[in-house]
Amino acid sequence: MPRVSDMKKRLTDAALDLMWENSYGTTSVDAICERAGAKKGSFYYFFKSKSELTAAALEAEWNKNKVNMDALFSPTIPPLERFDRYFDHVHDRLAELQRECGSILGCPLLSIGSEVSTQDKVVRDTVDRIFDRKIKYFESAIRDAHAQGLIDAPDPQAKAKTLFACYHGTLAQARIQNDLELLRNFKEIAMDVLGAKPAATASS
Amino acid sequence: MPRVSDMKKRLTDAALDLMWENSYGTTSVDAICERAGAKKGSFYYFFKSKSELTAAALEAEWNKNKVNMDALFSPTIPPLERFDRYFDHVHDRLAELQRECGSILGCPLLSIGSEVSTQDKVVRDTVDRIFDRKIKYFESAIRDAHAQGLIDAPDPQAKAKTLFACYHGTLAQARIQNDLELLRNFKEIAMDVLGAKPAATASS
DNA sequence: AAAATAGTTGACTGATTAGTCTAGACGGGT
DNA sequence: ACCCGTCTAGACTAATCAGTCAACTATTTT
Repeated sequence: MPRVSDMKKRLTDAALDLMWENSYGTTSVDAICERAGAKKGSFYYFFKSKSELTAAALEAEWNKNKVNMDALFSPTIPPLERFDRYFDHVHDRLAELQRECGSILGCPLLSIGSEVSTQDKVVRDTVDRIFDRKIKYFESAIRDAHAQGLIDAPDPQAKAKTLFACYHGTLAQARIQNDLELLRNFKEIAMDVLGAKPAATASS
Repeated sequence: MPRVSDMKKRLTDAALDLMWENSYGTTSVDAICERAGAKKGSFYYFFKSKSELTAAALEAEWNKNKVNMDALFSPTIPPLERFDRYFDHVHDRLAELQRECGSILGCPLLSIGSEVSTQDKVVRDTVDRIFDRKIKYFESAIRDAHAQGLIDAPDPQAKAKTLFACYHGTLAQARIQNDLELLRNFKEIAMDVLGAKPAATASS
């Protein structure tokens, strides 16, 4: 089996970058090809449509992130501290991207998902699936925190959904207002939403 | 001064409908004109660009909504009940739109704002301004609830921002998953986020 | 070295895009 | 009745869009 190429990865990387910074709609196949150093033919050799490329790009991004998520939400870390570290990590990444492109980009799953959900089933389902996986990290951290008496959360799944919505709402707002400050204190907001006793993170 | 026309309103109505159901990017000026029963010339007589039309459409939508908001958040209503009624109202409206178009549409400000924010300053600033106005309703209801001892919210502005983010996150998720169910119980989630004592709404 | 597989090239199509422009229609004030 | 400002008509441009295709190159297996 001859000839191996990294073009598929270059295309998904380019697509995610452009769509995250701008939007699905304004990111043309031509622009993706240009950034990836590919020609049209290569694009359609690997993907049968822009929509399928997008789904692949989101899955690829998830697979990169999963490694970090597994480390950040490791059961070896005290449960509420997992959130602290995660929110810090996202904050720092968005700050870094801001230096590169001048904007707070928020969560690509939410931006892209919200943009295409009524029109593109392939992308929508992909976003949906990844959200499901992400929320599981929240859920098990909340369950652990509850078991340790750090918070009162008899229904960890419901709490996880609430915190997840709150966080993504904040990320969306940060993107719209181009304001990182909204994310700087999210740790405290999260603890408030979770009903954590003050200093529960540090003391337990 | 001859000839008065309702075309401006018809154009903003058409634009908001199409962009809310689909997206900013996939809503063409041609499509807006067709739905409004206008020709290109009329469009560019009233608006100098698609971007300006969008800003005008969002402002017009806000002005329609403001009347409802003022009623729903009237100081004559017990503060936590204001939220109950508001969330019910939005739920019912989205359910009605779902019957018409088959999708849960979420909040147009968030969808459109998130889509264009990095590229279109005019629309972005408009969304930003309207968010600011909307959040004031939350803030004063929270302040009143705190004053009446229904919740503990020493910083009403911060609490309002948190609840606002949580609600918009949920609306975005409902759009992406096309699931109204997420919004059905939002009243309870809101009371949880606000830290209201159970049945505080009914009993006080 | 030949064959088979994997990937690349770029010109091409036809549809659609935002926006422009000129000519004219409408209707109220005089 | 006529004027003039408000509004409408619709053809037009030039760019861009997603997607197609047949010819081509590079690499590994046999």
